[in-house]
Amino acid sequence: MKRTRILHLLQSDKPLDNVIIMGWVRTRRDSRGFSFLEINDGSCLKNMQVIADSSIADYEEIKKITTGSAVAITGSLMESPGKGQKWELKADNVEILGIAPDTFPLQKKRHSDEFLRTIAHLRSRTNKYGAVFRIRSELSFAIHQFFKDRGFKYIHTPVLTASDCEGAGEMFKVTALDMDNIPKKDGKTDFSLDFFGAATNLTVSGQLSAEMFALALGDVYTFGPTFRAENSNTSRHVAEFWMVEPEMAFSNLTDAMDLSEEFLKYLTGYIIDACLDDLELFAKYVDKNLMTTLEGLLSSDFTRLSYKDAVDILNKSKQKFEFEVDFGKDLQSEHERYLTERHFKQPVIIYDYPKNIKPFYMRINDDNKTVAAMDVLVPNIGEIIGGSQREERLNILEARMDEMGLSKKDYWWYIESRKYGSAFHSGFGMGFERLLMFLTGVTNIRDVIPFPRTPNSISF
RNA sequence: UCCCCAGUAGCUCAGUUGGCAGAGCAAGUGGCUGUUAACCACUGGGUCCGCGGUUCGAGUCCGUGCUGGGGAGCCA
Repeated sequence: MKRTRILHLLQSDKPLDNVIIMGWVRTRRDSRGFSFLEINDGSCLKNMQVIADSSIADYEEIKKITTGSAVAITGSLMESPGKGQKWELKADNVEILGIAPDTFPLQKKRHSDEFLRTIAHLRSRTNKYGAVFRIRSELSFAIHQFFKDRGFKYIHTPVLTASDCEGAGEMFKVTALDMDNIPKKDGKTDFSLDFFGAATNLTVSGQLSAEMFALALGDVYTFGPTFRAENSNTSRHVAEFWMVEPEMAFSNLTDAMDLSEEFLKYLTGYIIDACLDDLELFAKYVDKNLMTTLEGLLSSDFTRLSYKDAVDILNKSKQKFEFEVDFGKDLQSEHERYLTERHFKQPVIIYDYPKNIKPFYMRINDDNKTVAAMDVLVPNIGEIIGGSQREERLNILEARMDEMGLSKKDYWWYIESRKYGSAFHSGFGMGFERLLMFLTGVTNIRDVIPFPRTPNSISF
């Protein structure tokens, strides 16, 4: 007999005989003569209440069942005479699949997120983390749905790359060399003897590859893991994270801003529809303002303003900042959060940043001082999306690379895309975990990724 | 990497001026005829993060290391 998921049973509109559920015991409550078991199988937030009467076989064994144990229960789905649940399962048979000894670290009480991080292999069995990872799964699907509906093609860009300066952060080195016996040439590691015959790293972005495919398939996106070896110790950074990067041919900066706004609204609306039960947990226990924030995003037109106007607003704000606001310097976290959380109180898109603080591939504006870049800022998180129109003019791109000291030889293939049939195009990158933080109100990025990788931490 | 804070029972934490190691929850045992993180009673449970120092005496003070958290930078 096949198990029925608890999600399915709780949606039943009539009693059912002879069903079987399999899951993990959250708690057991006994009275003389019977026991209540709360079973969770991960299919939804809610538990199935099971009532086991002392008349059933092996009742003495049932009284030994502990929190965390895996069980299979056969019985009848009946309307519950008690308060708090519509349905309960009256057990005919209870089989212990795997007992959890009293060393099981999850208790029938709230644990701190810090403690749960030390048992990341078990924390997904809690209500909160179960909810996080169900939402994470739905959100992944929603991303594909959004792009598929709009004719975008999904591109699997490589994780291994030979380019050593894609412009974003320190990179993890990948090698097949014997680390105890590294071949040297002129005092340096001789990568010509390594697997690829060249120094190799984990990717920090799929963008440059995605651009090649945008200039072939039109509208494309990537969605995959990304790696940064930065020694960042904050609640917003991990060394391995997932990023979504759409790239559109025949598209300018305004098109990219339009898409980013439509994208965030679609995903937020999707999760509110598809994950309401799980979201309610976060609205109740994690962030009391969560639904207001999410509905605020859905109902507002994102404020769009140039970097210059943003600097003006900050200067006129009379707000004391730790770092001064100065045209030509990048905005600090405190500045971004002031704009989105206090001044506008809604998502904000800032565009046309000074070219000296942005990477080589962003398109130079006619003023020759700024680039067609944009950042989307949301309350509680700050920057969630960064993007730009790409520099499609060969001579200007090459001059910019020279100016910034980049090797045109290493990027020969990227440059060739501007030599043959170049076309204006744009795109952006969105941190998948940062969106999950926004949608759930979870304040530490380590709590929205199954097994977080951070400096000095690679357990699990 | 920098600044700040913390580390005491399985978990969350208290521990006064340097003077016998504590509570709640969890666990174990027993009780209870419909419970909702059930309830009631009893019981067991400690490398006070490690190392060094000051002191008659250190959980407490000093130095140092490690781990965790908050903030900053970098960014998504």
